Amino acid sequence: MTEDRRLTAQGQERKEQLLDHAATLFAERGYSETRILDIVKAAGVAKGLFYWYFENKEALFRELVEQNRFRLRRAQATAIDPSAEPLLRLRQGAEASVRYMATYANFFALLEVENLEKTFADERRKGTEVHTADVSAIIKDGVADGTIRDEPLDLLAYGVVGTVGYYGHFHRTGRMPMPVDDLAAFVGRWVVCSLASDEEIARRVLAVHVAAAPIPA
Amino acid sequence: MTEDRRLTAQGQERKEQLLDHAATLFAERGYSETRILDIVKAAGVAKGLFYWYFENKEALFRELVEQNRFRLRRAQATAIDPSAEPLLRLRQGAEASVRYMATYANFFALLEVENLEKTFADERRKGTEVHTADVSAIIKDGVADGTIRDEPLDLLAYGVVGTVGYYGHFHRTGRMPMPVDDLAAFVGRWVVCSLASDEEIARRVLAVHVAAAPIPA
DNA sequence: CTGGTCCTTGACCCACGGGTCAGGGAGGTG
DNA sequence: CACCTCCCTGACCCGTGGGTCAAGGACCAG
Repeated sequence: MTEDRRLTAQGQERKEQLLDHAATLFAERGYSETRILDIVKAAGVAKGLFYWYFENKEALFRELVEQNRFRLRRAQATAIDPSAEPLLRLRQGAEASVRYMATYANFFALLEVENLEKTFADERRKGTEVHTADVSAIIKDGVADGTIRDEPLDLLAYGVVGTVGYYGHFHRTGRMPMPVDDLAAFVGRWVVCSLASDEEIARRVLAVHVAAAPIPA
Repeated sequence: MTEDRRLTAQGQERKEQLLDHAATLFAERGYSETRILDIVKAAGVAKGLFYWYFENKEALFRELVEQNRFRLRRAQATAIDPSAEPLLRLRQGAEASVRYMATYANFFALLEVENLEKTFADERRKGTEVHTADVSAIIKDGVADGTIRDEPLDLLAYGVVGTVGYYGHFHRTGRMPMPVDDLAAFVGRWVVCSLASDEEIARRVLAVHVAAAPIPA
């Protein structure tokens, strides 16, 4: 598979199967511990077929990552009420992210894998930067209207992105035996407390009830 | 190398050399991308010698990780003033951790690598748990005397550990072009704001000047 | 000088897993 | 029916890199 292939419906489906099985295996035993043979066996096809759909294992991995990031961003967008105040929007986004990450834990276990292969570093960075930029824009509004602590913009943004990321990580690795919604709510509170410029504002934002938006497929 | 060897001073030194070069290479190109041959070449010795000191690559990796964790814990301990109030101790610990992680960035890039190999997962977990337990004990004091928000203990603890880790990560991967001390100070503020039960307490703790303790070798 | 432990070498072995390929079926279109 | 594209197979090739080993040097104690 050098150039783009024209896939029939059957082909598309087969490709998805391979992606899914690969994701599961990666999550189970790690990227470099997963053989192409394992993937095709899991999907019940012959090894040669893998190369019909992907150039190699790395290419498959990249597709998986991209697919995943796209979905997360969409989940965030639908969870955020654009007319709410900045801090509340951040809370909504953070809670949605935690829920999403729990739902697609496999994919995110995968993202952590990226760190290993230095080849993937740039791409990963780009992904995080998109997310950080989203957050940063909201924070900017909050700093402007005085509801968010006056600190360097990107430091705060990384803080939010990081918080969501590591709680997702800890939950995913089984260190938080609690319902996802509880965790999401906690992370929302944490973010609000970290950013609010005073407790009055924090209390106001926390008083709002945030509905758990369904995770889109 | 099956059992423990008795090493002469020369042997000890050679082993350290191998560990150091391995750490550098791992950080540069990742764990599974680093060949044993690369390591011995970097150290200027023959391949067979590797197996005199280590059972295999994984064993070397484990030693590296352990060494590193031990040092971090010591750095934290020396930075914390045992007579200070809980929230301040946490701030001191967090700042020391950030500074330590920046100093030994190579080692920590390495720790992230661990995620990949599922074999390492348990060990990593154990390490994080030690750190979390340390933090947790301090937080408990703070919740008891009312200076820290009343939330589940371990959730708060993971929050602190995670925050330090993420900022360390972002700094290490070059996304924060600023002096380490500034970053450390920011993280200290972030942690305090996240945990303090009200702004009065936060202000009090933030008013204290925290000296940048030297990083022990 | 002798014997012993510790250290070092580099050629060698070989399993493993990536990537290839010739060939064959399946299904639609003229 | 013929024909073409898409899909699928599994044996095969081969580089890579982990791990071994027989042999030898360095250094010290007795």
